[in-house]
Amino acid sequence: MGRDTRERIMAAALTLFVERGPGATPITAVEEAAGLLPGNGSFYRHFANKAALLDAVVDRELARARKDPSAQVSHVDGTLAGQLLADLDFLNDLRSLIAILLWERGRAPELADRIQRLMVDRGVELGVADLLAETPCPTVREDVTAAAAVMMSAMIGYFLSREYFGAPPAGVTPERFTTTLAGLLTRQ
Amino acid sequence: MGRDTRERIMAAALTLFVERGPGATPITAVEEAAGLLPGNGSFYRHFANKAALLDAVVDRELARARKDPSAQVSHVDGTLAGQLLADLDFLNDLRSLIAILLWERGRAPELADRIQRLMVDRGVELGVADLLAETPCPTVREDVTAAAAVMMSAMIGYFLSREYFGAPPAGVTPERFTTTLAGLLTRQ
DNA sequence: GTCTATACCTTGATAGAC
DNA sequence: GTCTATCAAGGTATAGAC
Repeated sequence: MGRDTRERIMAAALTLFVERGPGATPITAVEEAAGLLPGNGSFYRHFANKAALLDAVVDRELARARKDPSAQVSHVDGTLAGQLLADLDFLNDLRSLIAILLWERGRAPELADRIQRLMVDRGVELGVADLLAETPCPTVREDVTAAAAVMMSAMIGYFLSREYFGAPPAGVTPERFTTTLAGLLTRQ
Repeated sequence: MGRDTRERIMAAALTLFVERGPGATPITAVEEAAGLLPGNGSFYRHFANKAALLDAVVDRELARARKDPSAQVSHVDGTLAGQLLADLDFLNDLRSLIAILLWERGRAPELADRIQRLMVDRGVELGVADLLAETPCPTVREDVTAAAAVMMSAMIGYFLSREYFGAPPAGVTPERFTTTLAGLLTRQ
């Protein structure tokens, strides 16, 4: 195994950081998962320390999430429900970053800011536009920003419930969920 | 400091476990916060090890959350919006448990189950009842379970955004949020 | 019940041979 | 660029004096 060791280290680290968290991932485990003998510090020929590795992994994921348009365009059929399904895909695309953020919360306020901007703020912003593109119901018209916040919160809550509380609320599928949410926002 | 050392240890541990997570909390830090000299193992006269301490802390919090009715009754004025505000209080009452669950995710599937039942399932169940008590809108009547899941997800998403992504979505206050959510569910 | 002292292990990190 | 060897630091846990 030759030149791409740095890449193998980052790939191995991403998996381990998402699953156990950076704090619970010894460098030796990263070395082993990257095909190096553990405990011999070959890692340090590629990164200064664990913090530098974490930075590199997060930066790369942020760059990927920002430019990869795959999630945003799938499923979109012009309806709000279709848009919401696509948004769930986008959240899924941020899975790794969200997982790492939740491990590092309190320790990495700057990472929280970056994800907040990428996910929540951007989501509410786009949500407002999406809502105004439809014929919104009276409640939405009364306070479009609050309606977009409700929409975004519901999406995030649904995603996180599936991800961290073991199951989607009441076993409701993504299709049922997005259909009902879109109905509430547009059929009043 | 005499007989209540066990209590002081548990109180100190709860704070530290919530803030840094059990894995990042050395026993020495718990001893220090409980008023013992750190590193001398006085802790072990009271608990077998850190896992036993974590179990005791979680069990006590679960018991408290289940029986403490304080959160559930405040704010309730007969409207759905009022009920939702009270539900936000209940989520706030689960803050510590949620924080610990997020630190221990993957390691404590049984804890995830217990919180899932206490929070999500119970929330959807009560939510269905709340929705049927009102005159629900057509979208809600079409799929009450999905509507309750949307309601619950929105609440959880709003709470977690405030707690872990730094701010509520778009800076929307609890009052605006619950008013809009209730309006969407009942005014169609 | 708390303290002193200590043994052991895991992890982070470096020096230097190959 | 990887391996051998090695250390220092931090954390868990125990024995035994007080």
